[in-house]
Amino acid sequence: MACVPKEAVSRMTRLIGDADKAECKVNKLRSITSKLDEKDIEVEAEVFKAMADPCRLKILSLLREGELCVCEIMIGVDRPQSSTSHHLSILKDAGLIKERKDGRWSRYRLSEGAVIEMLNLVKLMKEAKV
Amino acid sequence: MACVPKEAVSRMTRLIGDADKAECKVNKLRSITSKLDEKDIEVEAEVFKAMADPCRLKILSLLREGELCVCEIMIGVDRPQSSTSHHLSILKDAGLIKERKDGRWSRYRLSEGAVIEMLNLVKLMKEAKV
DNA sequence: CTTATATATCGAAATAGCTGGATATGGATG
DNA sequence: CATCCATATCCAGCTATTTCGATATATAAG
Repeated sequence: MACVPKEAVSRMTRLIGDADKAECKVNKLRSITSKLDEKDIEVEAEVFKAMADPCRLKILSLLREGELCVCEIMIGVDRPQSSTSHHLSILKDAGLIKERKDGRWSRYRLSEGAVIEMLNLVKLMKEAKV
Repeated sequence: MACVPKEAVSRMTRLIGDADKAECKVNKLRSITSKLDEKDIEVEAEVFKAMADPCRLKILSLLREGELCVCEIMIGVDRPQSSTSHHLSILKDAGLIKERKDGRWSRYRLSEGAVIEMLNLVKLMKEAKV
């Protein structure tokens, strides 16, 4: 078993009394997180980070209507071009949208149904919260 | 119709030629985002923001196993107490987890099935991306 | 080759968020 | 009331992110 800090065990022992059970509990808690791949979690966090901005949520809403180029999007969200382009690259890096080059235009669209499902889910959660 | 900046219309006119169609297109784009409630979007962004941190994703994974108190969680994620407590308050404010006071302990649990569905969805997206 | 246009990238200032030690709060116990 | 312990809050330093003007790149057209 990997290094389980004795400080954690002694704290847990105070909590539940029995030292053996405490160590077992600590090991169980640690095993849950140690099974998680650090890299995977970073990637998942990146997806949520990309969705964690009002302007980017507006962009995703716009793209539900279909494919749009940057200048259409910047008009839709009412932001300067550089800002819009930056947000689009964050959404693209997170895999939420896809880009298609078309002459001097870059046309963007939602990548997968999963994006829409996420937007629907969060709307549900918001309602449950209120 | 609300104030549609003439700069946007002229840019759009350059894009598609016809000035009338351009104004129509600008209005259509604007109407999508103006229908969105600014407050709602903030709340949705807050939920995603809460999920946009590796440590907090680990906490959510821990809580899939059931209700836990702060000191169990801090052992699970291997962070100091103040940090753990801070992350928990962010998750709670976003409505992702619920708190139950029990003597001197605070016990936390996942609020809704929706949280788990979101975690599953993002895992799906990650796989699709690779 | 020059110009115009669409988009991306850079850079710097402002803001927001994370971290962890120190301190405060509040329940439990003697 | 004094003490212990679990948790929350405060604070200061640090890092990451956002913003937008300026500049660079790339494509189309004359």
